Amino acid sequence: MTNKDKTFYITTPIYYPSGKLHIGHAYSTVAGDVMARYKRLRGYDVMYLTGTDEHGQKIQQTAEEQGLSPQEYLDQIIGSIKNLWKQLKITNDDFIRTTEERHKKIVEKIFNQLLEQGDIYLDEYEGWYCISCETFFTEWQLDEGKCADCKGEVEKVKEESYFFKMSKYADRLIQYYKEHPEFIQPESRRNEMLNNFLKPGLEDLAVSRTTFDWGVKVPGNPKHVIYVWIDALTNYITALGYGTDEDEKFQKYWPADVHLIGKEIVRFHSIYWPIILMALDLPLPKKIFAHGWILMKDGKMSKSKGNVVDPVKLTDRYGVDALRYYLLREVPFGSDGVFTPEAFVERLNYDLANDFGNLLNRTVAMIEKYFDGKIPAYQSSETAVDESLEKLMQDTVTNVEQSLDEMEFSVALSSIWQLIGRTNKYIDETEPWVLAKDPAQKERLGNIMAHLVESLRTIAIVLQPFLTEAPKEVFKQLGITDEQQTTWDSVYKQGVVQAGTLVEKGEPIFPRLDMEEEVKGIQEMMKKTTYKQDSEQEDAKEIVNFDDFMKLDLRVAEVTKAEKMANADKLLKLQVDLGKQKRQVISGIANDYEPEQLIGKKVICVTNLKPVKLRGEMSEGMILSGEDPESGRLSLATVDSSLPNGSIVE
RNA sequence: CGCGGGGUGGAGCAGUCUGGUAGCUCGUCGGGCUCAUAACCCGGAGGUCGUAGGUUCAAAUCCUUCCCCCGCAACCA
Repeated sequence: MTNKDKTFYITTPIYYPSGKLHIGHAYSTVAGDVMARYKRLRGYDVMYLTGTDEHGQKIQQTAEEQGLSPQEYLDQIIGSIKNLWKQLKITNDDFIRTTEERHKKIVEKIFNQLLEQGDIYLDEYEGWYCISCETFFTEWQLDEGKCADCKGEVEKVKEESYFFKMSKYADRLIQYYKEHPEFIQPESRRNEMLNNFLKPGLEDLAVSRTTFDWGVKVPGNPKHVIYVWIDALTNYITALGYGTDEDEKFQKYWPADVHLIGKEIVRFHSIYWPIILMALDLPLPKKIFAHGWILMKDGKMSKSKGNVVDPVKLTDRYGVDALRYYLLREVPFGSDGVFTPEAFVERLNYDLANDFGNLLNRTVAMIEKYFDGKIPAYQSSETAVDESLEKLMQDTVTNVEQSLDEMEFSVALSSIWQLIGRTNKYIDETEPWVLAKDPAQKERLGNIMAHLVESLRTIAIVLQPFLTEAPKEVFKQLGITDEQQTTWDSVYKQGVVQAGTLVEKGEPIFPRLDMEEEVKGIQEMMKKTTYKQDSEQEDAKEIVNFDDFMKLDLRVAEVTKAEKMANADKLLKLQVDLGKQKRQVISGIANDYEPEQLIGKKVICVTNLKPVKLRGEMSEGMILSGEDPESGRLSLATVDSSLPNGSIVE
């Protein structure tokens, strides 16, 4: 089965460590790990790569806020990331950091090469800037020489930048898409790219920045930093030693078999990256697979909503297998899924504890009770029931193989659980406890036990890519010590466990949990994560002195008119009465207030803010409101008792 | 007409590409069993497959209309 030429190179995105990693990062990495483990079991020479993208403005800022140098900040947070992967039993073969010498050196080299061959050129980012909208426009985006949004005046600005000639390769890329329909998965992503970006035509890509300096400097022009596109994407080849004298790994593993990514970075991986590779005259990766997001019940994870799930805490309490199982079982890979504490605990109880764990437990218990712990002899196809179980074992293996080859993790798992269910049913159908009362049936009873062992062995083997602890525990309790009996290849043969092998009953591998208690616990966990981060961040707001505060001119204002704005979902156009004068204020509260209900309301207005244009309308002030951290719902600040319009607020 | 995803028994989902008895998990009702982690097994009830039309011998599935939800984008002075 093994073949020296069979290699498999799989990558995760390199993560951006400007904050702690959450369950979404864990999702990508666990999925990659399952694939990597599976391919290893199938005899492939696997290279599984993950890492971190450590440059850029945000890192620089975060480090500064914490009073650290970027490198100091990074070194500490990278430790926690590596620990997370260790805890989740991720079997990555390498971990690349873009601040490493091996990476930076080659990034420079690649940049140079592209520059020399004319794919990258230095130019000026010439565009038009609308001050009130704070937006750049290219020539053609302008609306008759005016800002496309507010129709206001724009000014010409120039900024120096290096550009990559994307357009030069666009046709080749479209062609490649056509010739390789499997290139981007799921297919809807491929269409998205084609319709939104490739068909309208690619613009040249700005690949350097002068606005920050934490990054790889452009060789010979240190004012410029190489921007994320070339810096980050190339990790997939720099980690293999591309461009060095020691590029055996590159020779061996490139092109990658799969780049596993989240759906938010499809564009970079399916357009920019292939084009960079084309320019370097390198083969393109075989497949780019974009999975969905793990969402929370109330939408995307966010600190302010109090719904951030920390994979470390979850694993600490429930074990690696529980989290790995949940992530891949609950959601079809490629779609978005929802994390709820209820579903998590249910999966644990029903699938892992009741069905799987209990199956092992009852099997071992019976062998101890009826056969003094010695596994009896196996004989195939003694009855029709045996036969149907035997067949399902084989079918399950085939199904799992097919599903995993398509990266349909949830399908693979549900197929395994079908076998678990069938095996539980087999026990009911054969009624071992009845046979046990009749000494004449001893042999039949033995064969049933042997079938149970065989089924559990099969289950444990095919679960190995997914679960890291449970399969070992199954083998241990079944007394299987011969590693030949736990390999993937051994699963095609049945009855390989020698008669007489001693089982060893242990603790239940997945103890049943108290639903209510655990759900509460997880919710608590999520809140705590939030609380900590909030206090860190909110307290970090700078202290202002009294004089600064007094610079604000806050007044009581009465809303006299309110209407929705035509081309903006969130904005309301308000007329407010400030006593001596009236003003127009644009306010982003349309989601939470109907125009009618505002009329006559006394609100607090900042009157000496610099006026700006929003969506084409002047706004001469700001209405104060508070935001609910849970729902994001806004609530206006009003005055308690009636005050004349224009009263000063302090 | 900015882009995309989705609407299938009470809940959550699969099935849609490649039309042909509507499936899974949970819940619910009833039954069985005692080897086991109050677990396991069986059966029942419960569905106009968002809406309206079309193609077809046949539509959850293909085509068109409309309605509703959810992301992204824009916007938040």
